[in-house]
Amino acid sequence: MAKDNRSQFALLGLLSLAPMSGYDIKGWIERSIGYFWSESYGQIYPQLKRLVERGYAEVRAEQGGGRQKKVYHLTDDGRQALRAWLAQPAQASPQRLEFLLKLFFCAEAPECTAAHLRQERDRAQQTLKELKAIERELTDNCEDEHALQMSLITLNYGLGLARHTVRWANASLEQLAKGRPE
Amino acid sequence: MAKDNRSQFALLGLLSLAPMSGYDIKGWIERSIGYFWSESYGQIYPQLKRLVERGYAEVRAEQGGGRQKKVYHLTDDGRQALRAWLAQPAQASPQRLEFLLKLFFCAEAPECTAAHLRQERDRAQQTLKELKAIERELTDNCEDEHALQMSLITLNYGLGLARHTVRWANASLEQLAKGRPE
DNA sequence: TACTTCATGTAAGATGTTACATGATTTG
DNA sequence: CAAATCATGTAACATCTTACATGAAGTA
Repeated sequence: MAKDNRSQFALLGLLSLAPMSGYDIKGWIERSIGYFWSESYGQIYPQLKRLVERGYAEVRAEQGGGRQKKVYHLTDDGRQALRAWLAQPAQASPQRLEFLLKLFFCAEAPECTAAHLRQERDRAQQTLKELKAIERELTDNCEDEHALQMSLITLNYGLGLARHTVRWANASLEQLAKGRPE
Repeated sequence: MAKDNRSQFALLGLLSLAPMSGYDIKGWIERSIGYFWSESYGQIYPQLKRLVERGYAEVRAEQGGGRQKKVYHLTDDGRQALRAWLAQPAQASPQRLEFLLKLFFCAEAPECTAAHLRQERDRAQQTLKELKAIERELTDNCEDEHALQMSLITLNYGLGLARHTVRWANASLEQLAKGRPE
Protein backbone atom coordinates (compact mmCIF):
# COMPACT_ATOMS: atom_id res chain seq x y z
CA MET A 1 0.00 0.00 0.00
CA ALA A 2 2.24 2.68 -1.44
CA LYS A 3 1.86 5.99 0.42
CA ASP A 4 -1.42 6.35 2.22
CA ASN A 5 -4.21 6.48 -0.35
CA ARG A 6 -7.23 7.19 1.77
CA SER A 7 -9.72 6.16 -0.90
CA GLN A 8 -8.32 2.68 -0.74
CA PHE A 9 -8.92 2.47 2.99
CA ALA A 10 -12.37 3.95 2.71
CA LEU A 11 -13.23 1.10 0.33
CA LEU A 12 -11.58 -1.44 2.59
CA GLY A 13 -13.63 -0.11 5.48
CA LEU A 14 -16.89 -0.31 3.60
CA LEU A 15 -16.14 -3.85 2.50
CA SER A 16 -15.53 -4.68 6.16
CA LEU A 17 -19.18 -3.90 6.81
CA ALA A 18 -20.49 -6.10 4.01
CA PRO A 19 -19.53 -7.48 0.59
CA MET A 20 -20.49 -4.92 -2.03
CA SER A 21 -20.22 -3.91 -5.67
CA GLY A 22 -18.75 -0.59 -6.80
CA TYR A 23 -22.23 0.70 -7.36
CA ASP A 24 -23.31 -0.38 -3.89
CA ILE A 25 -20.31 1.40 -2.41
CA LYS A 26 -21.27 4.69 -3.99
CA GLY A 27 -24.78 4.40 -2.60
CA TRP A 28 -23.58 3.32 0.84
CA ILE A 29 -21.23 6.27 1.07
CA GLU A 30 -24.00 8.68 0.22
CA ARG A 31 -26.37 7.18 2.73
CA SER A 32 -23.93 6.84 5.62
CA ILE A 33 -20.68 8.81 5.56
CA GLY A 34 -21.54 11.24 2.78
CA TYR A 35 -21.46 14.21 5.12
CA PHE A 36 -17.75 13.80 5.73
CA TRP A 37 -16.48 11.58 2.93
CA SER A 38 -17.12 11.10 -0.77
CA GLU A 39 -15.80 9.03 -3.61
CA SER A 40 -16.51 9.22 -7.31
CA TYR A 41 -16.79 6.27 -9.67
CA GLY A 42 -13.59 7.47 -11.26
CA GLN A 43 -11.92 6.49 -7.99
CA ILE A 44 -14.00 3.55 -6.92
CA TYR A 45 -13.68 1.19 -9.88
CA PRO A 46 -9.93 1.53 -10.48
CA GLN A 47 -9.24 1.29 -6.73
CA LEU A 48 -11.34 -1.85 -6.38
CA LYS A 49 -9.25 -3.40 -9.12
CA ARG A 50 -6.11 -2.53 -7.16
CA LEU A 51 -7.54 -4.02 -3.98
CA VAL A 52 -7.95 -7.31 -5.83
CA GLU A 53 -4.42 -7.08 -7.27
CA ARG A 54 -3.07 -6.65 -3.76
CA GLY A 55 -5.06 -9.56 -2.45
CA TYR A 56 -7.16 -7.38 -0.16
CA ALA A 57 -10.42 -8.28 -1.86
CA GLU A 58 -11.92 -10.96 -4.07
CA VAL A 59 -14.55 -10.58 -6.75
CA ARG A 60 -17.47 -12.86 -7.20
CA ALA A 61 -19.90 -12.39 -10.02
CA GLU A 62 -23.45 -12.45 -8.78
CA GLN A 63 -26.73 -12.19 -10.53
CA GLY A 64 -29.26 -12.14 -7.75
CA GLY A 65 -32.30 -11.31 -9.82
CA GLY A 66 -30.87 -10.76 -13.26
CA ARG A 67 -28.39 -7.88 -13.49
CA GLN A 68 -24.77 -8.94 -13.58
CA LYS A 69 -22.86 -7.53 -10.66
CA LYS A 70 -19.32 -7.82 -9.34
CA VAL A 71 -19.45 -8.23 -5.60
CA TYR A 72 -16.20 -7.56 -3.73
CA HIS A 73 -15.42 -9.52 -0.58
CA LEU A 74 -12.78 -8.51 1.92
CA THR A 75 -9.99 -11.08 2.40
CA ASP A 76 -8.18 -11.74 5.67
CA ASP A 77 -5.21 -9.78 4.33
CA GLY A 78 -7.58 -6.93 3.57
CA ARG A 79 -8.98 -7.00 7.06
CA GLN A 80 -5.43 -6.99 8.42
CA ALA A 81 -4.52 -3.99 6.28
CA LEU A 82 -7.61 -2.17 7.50
CA ARG A 83 -6.78 -2.88 11.12
CA ALA A 84 -3.20 -1.70 10.64
CA TRP A 85 -4.48 1.54 9.15
CA LEU A 86 -6.97 2.00 11.99
CA ALA A 87 -4.15 1.61 14.50
CA GLN A 88 -2.30 4.59 12.98
CA PRO A 89 -3.26 8.06 14.20
CA ALA A 90 -5.34 10.00 11.69
CA GLN A 91 -3.55 12.68 9.73
CA ALA A 92 -4.82 16.20 10.15
CA SER A 93 -7.31 16.88 7.38
CA PRO A 94 -6.48 20.15 5.70
CA GLN A 95 -9.90 21.63 5.10
CA ARG A 96 -10.82 24.11 2.43
CA LEU A 97 -14.03 25.82 3.33
CA GLU A 98 -15.02 28.00 0.41
CA PHE A 99 -17.76 29.85 2.25
CA LEU A 100 -15.30 30.99 4.90
CA LEU A 101 -12.87 32.09 2.21
CA LYS A 102 -15.55 34.23 0.62
CA LEU A 103 -16.65 35.64 3.94
CA PHE A 104 -13.08 36.47 4.86
CA PHE A 105 -12.70 38.58 1.75
CA CYS A 106 -16.16 40.12 1.90
CA ALA A 107 -14.68 43.40 3.13
CA GLU A 108 -14.26 43.91 -0.61
CA ALA A 109 -17.99 43.33 -1.21
CA PRO A 110 -19.80 43.88 2.11
CA GLU A 111 -23.21 43.67 0.43
CA CYS A 112 -22.59 39.96 -0.20
CA THR A 113 -21.89 39.00 3.39
CA ALA A 114 -25.42 38.33 4.60
CA ALA A 115 -26.24 36.18 1.58
CA HIS A 116 -23.27 33.92 2.25
CA LEU A 117 -24.18 33.58 5.90
CA ARG A 118 -27.78 32.75 5.08
CA GLN A 119 -26.76 30.24 2.44
CA GLU A 120 -24.49 28.45 4.85
CA ARG A 121 -27.13 28.45 7.56
CA ASP A 122 -29.68 26.95 5.18
CA ARG A 123 -27.17 24.40 4.03
CA ALA A 124 -26.51 23.38 7.61
CA GLN A 125 -30.22 23.10 8.33
CA GLN A 126 -30.60 20.88 5.29
CA THR A 127 -27.69 18.77 6.50
CA LEU A 128 -29.35 18.48 9.87
CA LYS A 129 -32.43 16.97 8.23
CA GLU A 130 -30.35 14.54 6.21
CA LEU A 131 -28.36 13.45 9.24
CA LYS A 132 -31.54 12.65 11.08
CA ALA A 133 -32.59 10.49 8.13
CA ILE A 134 -29.24 8.73 8.24
CA GLU A 135 -29.69 8.22 11.98
CA ARG A 136 -32.98 6.42 11.38
CA GLU A 137 -31.47 4.39 8.54
CA LEU A 138 -28.61 3.28 10.74
CA THR A 139 -30.57 2.40 13.87
CA ASP A 140 -32.96 0.33 11.75
CA ASN A 141 -30.49 -1.43 9.46
CA CYS A 142 -27.49 -1.97 11.67
CA GLU A 143 -27.34 -5.24 13.51
CA ASP A 144 -23.75 -4.95 14.72
CA GLU A 145 -23.68 -3.11 18.04
CA HIS A 146 -20.10 -1.88 17.67
CA ALA A 147 -20.75 -0.56 14.20
CA LEU A 148 -23.85 1.22 15.45
CA GLN A 149 -21.95 2.86 18.28
CA MET A 150 -19.26 4.11 15.88
CA SER A 151 -21.94 5.35 13.51
CA LEU A 152 -23.61 7.30 16.27
CA ILE A 153 -20.34 8.84 17.41
CA THR A 154 -19.52 10.09 13.93
CA LEU A 155 -23.10 11.14 13.40
CA ASN A 156 -23.07 13.18 16.60
CA TYR A 157 -20.05 15.02 15.28
CA GLY A 158 -21.99 15.96 12.18
CA LEU A 159 -25.10 16.93 14.11
CA GLY A 160 -23.10 19.13 16.47
CA LEU A 161 -21.25 20.73 13.59
CA ALA A 162 -24.48 21.52 11.77
CA ARG A 163 -26.02 23.02 14.90
CA HIS A 164 -22.91 25.05 15.55
CA THR A 165 -23.04 26.36 12.00
CA VAL A 166 -26.66 27.44 12.33
CA ARG A 167 -26.00 29.22 15.62
CA TRP A 168 -22.87 30.87 14.30
CA ALA A 169 -24.56 32.08 11.13
CA ASN A 170 -27.48 33.54 13.06
CA ALA A 171 -25.22 35.23 15.57
CA SER A 172 -23.09 36.68 12.79
CA LEU A 173 -26.15 37.95 10.92
CA GLU A 174 -27.34 39.66 14.08
CA GLN A 175 -23.97 41.19 14.69
CA LEU A 176 -23.90 42.38 11.11
CA ALA A 177 -27.31 44.00 11.46
CA LYS A 178 -26.24 45.76 14.64
CA GLY A 179 -22.95 46.95 13.22
CA ARG A 180 -24.48 48.44 10.11
CA PRO A 181 -28.08 49.52 10.87
CA GLU A 182 -28.58 50.77 7.28
CA MET B 1 -11.00 32.56 -15.48
CA ALA B 2 -11.53 29.09 -16.84
CA LYS B 3 -13.69 27.00 -14.47
CA ASP B 4 -13.54 28.16 -10.91
CA ASN B 5 -10.01 27.64 -9.61
CA ARG B 6 -10.34 28.55 -5.99
CA SER B 7 -6.60 28.95 -5.42
CA GLN B 8 -6.64 31.78 -7.90
CA PHE B 9 -9.35 33.59 -5.98
CA ALA B 10 -7.69 32.97 -2.67
CA LEU B 11 -4.62 34.76 -4.04
CA LEU B 12 -6.77 37.53 -5.48
CA GLY B 13 -8.39 37.95 -2.10
CA LEU B 14 -5.10 38.14 -0.26
CA LEU B 15 -3.79 40.70 -2.71
CA SER B 16 -6.93 42.73 -2.07
CA LEU B 17 -5.77 43.15 1.51
CA ALA B 18 -2.29 44.33 0.59
CA PRO B 19 0.36 43.97 -2.13
CA MET B 20 2.43 40.90 -1.41
CA SER B 21 5.05 38.51 -2.67
CA GLY B 22 4.51 34.79 -3.05
CA TYR B 23 6.45 34.21 0.11
CA ASP B 24 4.39 36.78 1.98
CA ILE B 25 1.21 35.08 0.80
CA LYS B 26 2.27 31.76 2.25
CA GLY B 27 2.99 33.37 5.60
CA TRP B 28 -0.22 35.40 5.57
CA ILE B 29 -2.29 32.32 4.90
CA GLU B 30 -0.71 30.50 7.79
CA ARG B 31 -1.21 33.36 10.16
CA SER B 32 -4.78 34.23 9.19
CA ILE B 33 -6.85 31.68 7.26
CA GLY B 34 -4.68 28.64 7.79
CA TYR B 35 -7.32 26.88 9.85
CA PHE B 36 -9.66 26.63 6.88
CA TRP B 37 -7.48 27.20 3.83
CA SER B 38 -3.99 26.33 2.66
CA GLU B 39 -1.85 26.77 -0.41
CA SER B 40 1.55 25.32 -1.24
CA TYR B 41 4.31 27.10 -3.13
CA GLY B 42 3.71 24.67 -5.93
CA GLN B 43 0.37 26.40 -6.37
CA ILE B 44 1.20 29.94 -5.38
CA TYR B 45 4.03 30.79 -7.77
CA PRO B 46 2.51 29.37 -10.96
CA GLN B 47 -0.89 30.90 -10.12
CA LEU B 48 0.63 34.31 -9.48
CA LYS B 49 2.15 34.13 -12.93
CA ARG B 50 -1.27 33.38 -14.35
CA LEU B 51 -2.81 36.29 -12.49
CA VAL B 52 -0.32 38.58 -14.21
CA GLU B 53 -1.01 36.99 -17.61
CA ARG B 54 -4.68 37.68 -17.12
CA GLY B 55 -4.09 41.24 -16.09
CA TYR B 56 -5.40 40.69 -12.58
CA ALA B 57 -2.11 41.59 -10.94
CA GLU B 58 1.10 43.46 -11.67
CA VAL B 59 4.58 42.66 -10.42
CA ARG B 60 6.96 45.23 -9.09
CA ALA B 61 10.44 44.28 -8.03
CA GLU B 62 11.24 45.64 -4.62
CA GLN B 63 14.30 45.45 -2.47
CA GLY B 64 13.23 47.19 0.72
CA GLY B 65 16.28 46.33 2.75
CA GLY B 66 18.29 44.12 0.45
CA ARG B 67 16.53 40.90 -0.62
CA GLN B 68 15.08 41.00 -4.07
CA LYS B 69 11.36 40.39 -3.93
CA LYS B 70 8.53 40.35 -6.44
CA VAL B 71 5.60 42.18 -4.99
CA TYR B 72 2.24 41.56 -6.65
CA HIS B 73 -0.30 44.37 -6.79
CA LEU B 74 -3.96 43.83 -7.57
CA THR B 75 -5.19 45.64 -10.68
CA ASP B 76 -8.67 47.10 -11.12
CA ASP B 77 -9.55 44.14 -13.32
CA GLY B 78 -8.35 41.85 -10.57
CA ARG B 79 -10.51 43.61 -8.02
CA GLN B 80 -13.46 43.32 -10.40
CA ALA B 81 -12.86 39.59 -10.83
CA LEU B 82 -12.68 39.17 -7.06
CA ARG B 83 -15.94 41.05 -6.55
CA ALA B 84 -17.67 38.98 -9.23
CA TRP B 85 -16.53 35.81 -7.48
CA LEU B 86 -17.68 37.09 -4.11
CA ALA B 87 -21.12 37.79 -5.55
CA GLN B 88 -21.51 34.11 -6.52
CA PRO B 89 -22.82 31.72 -3.86
CA ALA B 90 -20.12 29.50 -2.42
CA GLN B 91 -20.05 25.93 -3.65
CA ALA B 92 -20.54 23.26 -1.03
CA SER B 93 -17.13 22.14 0.15
CA PRO B 94 -16.92 18.35 0.09
CA GLN B 95 -14.99 17.60 3.23
CA ARG B 96 -12.88 14.56 3.90
CA LEU B 97 -12.36 14.11 7.58
CA GLU B 98 -9.96 11.27 8.05
CA PHE B 99 -10.47 10.97 11.79
CA LEU B 100 -14.20 10.43 11.29
CA LEU B 101 -13.49 7.84 8.62
CA LYS B 102 -11.28 5.93 11.02
CA LEU B 103 -13.79 6.22 13.84
CA PHE B 104 -16.57 5.05 11.59
CA PHE B 105 -14.71 1.84 10.85
CA CYS B 106 -13.40 1.33 14.37
CA ALA B 107 -15.94 -1.43 14.96
CA GLU B 108 -13.20 -3.47 13.29
CA ALA B 109 -10.63 -2.32 15.88
CA PRO B 110 -12.56 -1.10 18.94
CA GLU B 111 -9.38 -0.79 20.99
CA CYS B 112 -8.31 2.13 18.75
CA THR B 113 -11.40 4.24 19.27
CA ALA B 114 -10.40 6.12 22.39
CA ALA B 115 -6.99 7.04 20.99
CA HIS B 116 -8.57 8.62 17.93
CA LEU B 117 -11.02 10.57 20.04
CA ARG B 118 -8.27 11.82 22.33
CA GLN B 119 -6.05 12.77 19.45
CA GLU B 120 -8.80 14.78 17.85
CA ARG B 121 -9.66 16.47 21.12
CA ASP B 122 -6.04 17.44 21.67
CA ARG B 123 -5.79 18.68 18.13
CA ALA B 124 -8.87 20.85 18.64
CA GLN B 125 -7.47 22.23 21.87
CA GLN B 126 -4.26 23.11 20.08
CA THR B 127 -6.27 24.79 17.33
CA LEU B 128 -8.12 26.76 19.97
CA LYS B 129 -4.83 28.16 21.21
CA GLU B 130 -3.69 29.05 17.73
CA LEU B 131 -6.96 30.75 16.92
CA LYS B 132 -6.65 32.92 19.97
CA ALA B 133 -3.19 33.91 18.78
CA ILE B 134 -4.62 34.76 15.36
CA GLU B 135 -7.32 36.78 17.08
CA ARG B 136 -4.72 38.91 18.83
CA GLU B 137 -2.71 39.25 15.63
CA LEU B 138 -5.76 40.45 13.74
CA THR B 139 -7.12 42.90 16.28
CA ASP B 140 -3.67 44.45 16.56
CA ASN B 141 -2.64 44.55 12.91
CA CYS B 142 -5.89 45.21 11.13
CA GLU B 143 -6.71 48.80 10.43
CA ASP B 144 -9.65 48.22 8.07
CA GLU B 145 -12.84 47.88 10.10
CA HIS B 146 -14.66 45.81 7.49
CA ALA B 147 -11.77 43.42 7.12
CA LEU B 148 -11.61 43.04 10.88
CA GLN B 149 -15.31 42.26 11.14
CA MET B 150 -15.00 39.60 8.43
CA SER B 151 -11.95 38.17 10.15
CA LEU B 152 -13.78 37.91 13.43
CA ILE B 153 -16.79 36.23 11.83
CA THR B 154 -14.65 33.55 10.21
CA LEU B 155 -12.59 33.25 13.36
CA ASN B 156 -15.70 32.68 15.45
CA TYR B 157 -16.60 29.82 13.16
CA GLY B 158 -13.26 28.22 13.85
CA LEU B 159 -13.45 28.83 17.58
CA GLY B 160 -16.94 27.35 17.76
CA LEU B 161 -15.90 24.35 15.69
CA ALA B 162 -12.91 23.67 17.91
CA ARG B 163 -15.02 23.95 21.05
CA HIS B 164 -17.65 21.66 19.57
CA THR B 165 -14.96 19.13 18.73
CA VAL B 166 -13.60 19.13 22.27
CA ARG B 167 -17.06 18.71 23.77
CA TRP B 168 -17.99 15.99 21.30
CA ALA B 169 -14.78 14.04 21.88
CA ASN B 170 -15.17 14.19 25.65
CA ALA B 171 -18.81 13.16 25.50
CA SER B 172 -17.96 10.27 23.18
CA LEU B 173 -15.13 9.12 25.42
CA GLU B 174 -17.49 9.11 28.37
CA GLN B 175 -20.11 7.20 26.46
CA LEU B 176 -17.46 4.73 25.40
CA ALA B 177 -16.37 4.21 28.99
CA LYS B 178 -19.94 3.63 30.11
CA GLY B 179 -20.74 1.23 27.29
CA ARG B 180 -17.69 -0.92 27.91
CA PRO B 181 -16.72 -0.75 31.61
CA GLU B 182 -13.85 -3.21 31.05
C1' DT C 1 -41.76 2.29 -26.45
C1' DA C 2 -39.43 5.59 -23.73
C1' DC C 3 -37.49 6.72 -19.49
C1' DT C 4 -35.27 5.69 -15.27
C1' DT C 5 -32.36 3.08 -12.50
C1' DC C 6 -28.81 -0.30 -12.22
C1' DA C 7 -24.17 -1.26 -13.37
C1' DT C 8 -19.25 -0.95 -14.99
C1' DG C 9 -15.76 1.30 -16.68
C1' DT C 10 -12.19 4.83 -19.16
C1' DA C 11 -9.93 9.19 -20.61
C1' DA C 12 -8.87 13.76 -20.07
C1' DG C 13 -7.94 17.23 -17.45
C1' DA C 14 -7.92 19.90 -13.21
C1' DT C 15 -5.95 20.18 -8.78
C1' DG C 16 -2.74 19.72 -5.37
C1' DT C 17 1.47 18.20 -2.67
C1' DT C 18 6.30 16.97 -2.14
C1' DA C 19 10.73 17.15 -3.06
C1' DC C 20 14.22 19.34 -5.07
C1' DA C 21 17.34 23.20 -6.80
C1' DT C 22 19.18 27.61 -5.97
C1' DG C 23 20.98 31.41 -3.71
C1' DA C 24 20.88 35.81 -0.82
C1' DT C 25 20.63 37.80 3.82
C1' DT C 26 20.34 37.78 8.66
C1' DT C 27 21.42 36.07 13.18
C1' DG C 28 23.93 33.49 16.64
C1' DC D 1 31.44 30.86 10.00
C1' DA D 2 27.23 28.08 10.47
C1' DA D 3 22.47 27.87 10.68
C1' DA D 4 18.07 29.73 10.01
C1' DT D 5 15.15 32.42 7.40
C1' DC D 6 13.97 34.81 3.27
C1' DA D 7 12.85 34.13 -1.45
C1' DT D 8 11.59 32.05 -6.04
C1' DG D 9 10.73 28.55 -8.76
C1' DT D 10 10.15 23.64 -11.28
C1' DA D 11 9.26 18.68 -12.00
C1' DA D 12 7.32 14.65 -10.75
C1' DC D 13 3.87 12.59 -8.91
C1' DA D 14 -0.54 11.71 -6.58
C1' DT D 15 -5.21 12.58 -6.44
C1' DC D 16 -9.74 13.54 -7.83
C1' DT D 17 -13.71 15.05 -10.74
C1' DT D 18 -16.19 15.25 -14.97
C1' DA D 19 -17.71 13.71 -18.96
C1' DC D 20 -18.32 10.15 -21.74
C1' DA D 21 -19.34 5.30 -23.51
C1' DT D 22 -21.97 1.26 -22.96
C1' DG D 23 -25.64 -1.67 -22.08
C1' DA D 24 -29.11 -4.46 -19.31
C1' DA D 25 -33.35 -4.55 -16.59
C1' DG D 26 -37.36 -2.54 -14.66
C1' DT D 27 -41.27 0.92 -14.91
C1' DA D 28 -44.66 4.16 -16.97
